[in-house]
Amino acid sequence: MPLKNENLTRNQKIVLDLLKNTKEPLGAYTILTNIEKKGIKAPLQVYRALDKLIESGKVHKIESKNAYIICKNSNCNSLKSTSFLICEKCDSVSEIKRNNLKQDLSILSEESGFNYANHNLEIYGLCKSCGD
Amino acid sequence: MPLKNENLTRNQKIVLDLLKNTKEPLGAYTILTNIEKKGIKAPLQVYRALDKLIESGKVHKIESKNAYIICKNSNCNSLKSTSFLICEKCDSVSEIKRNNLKQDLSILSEESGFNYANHNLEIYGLCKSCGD
DNA sequence: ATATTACGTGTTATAATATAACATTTCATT
DNA sequence: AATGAAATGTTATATTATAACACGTAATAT
Repeated sequence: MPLKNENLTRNQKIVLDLLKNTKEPLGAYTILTNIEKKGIKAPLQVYRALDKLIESGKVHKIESKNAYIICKNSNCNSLKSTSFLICEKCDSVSEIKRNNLKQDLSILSEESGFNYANHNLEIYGLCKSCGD
Repeated sequence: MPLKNENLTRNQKIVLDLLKNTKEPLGAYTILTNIEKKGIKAPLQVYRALDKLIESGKVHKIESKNAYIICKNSNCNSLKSTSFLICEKCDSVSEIKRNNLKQDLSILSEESGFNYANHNLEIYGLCKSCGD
């Protein structure tokens, strides 16, 4: 049951607001540094807010970077799954939106007798701007 | 230039031997604990061995678990890319071997004007044994 | 053969990422 | 107002990973 924005708590809003205004993924301690002026003092406050935002699909974690980014898909169909294109040159990240990706990966899994639940896909390369 | 086994150094062999005999992915500090009796005393010795083993494709890192596992594909075509099926029940991990996966992901990337280089794919679910 | 170069090692310290534990506060709902 | 569920504030600590530097070893190029 994805939360609506109105249901966000103070700390969650602060963290989400910061991520809204940032293109690159941010580490938890970078987030902390950037919101200390708003009264957030401890890492745990950041991690707790991130946990909730991730649960509700508003934020995703990029595992290979230990960094967090806002979800731009208004109706992100995958709360637990993530699919990213990560530019190795400019560090920009975009989400793959193709909605049959989960299905494709599910089929791929079945080929090995594996029952798909969710996934993390992190593709590295050059984005449109950097790849020219 | 993938190293042959004969070229491995003492510490690399010790780490690789441990991973050879382990089904589940192991964290660096778990590895350390298990090879202290062989004279390895510091985390850095483990991380340095892992770095080299990863470079040569003998070991992969599972990013979402901060854990390391041996590569069973004798001719692992992807040194920098990884594709795993991870069982949420028994923690077993198997590599996806389908050799056109890189190509499929490359095509998928191109759809967004993104120039594919490599990827991490971590699929969670239930393995054959656990899924029944 | 020996000076050089490159790489691996051992060691200590520290950085970066993340969670445990517990007392307190907020806030919606009885 | 009383209750209960969840968020907060705070301190401490766990977990994962790297920096820095001195030393050793082995291949090789002059």
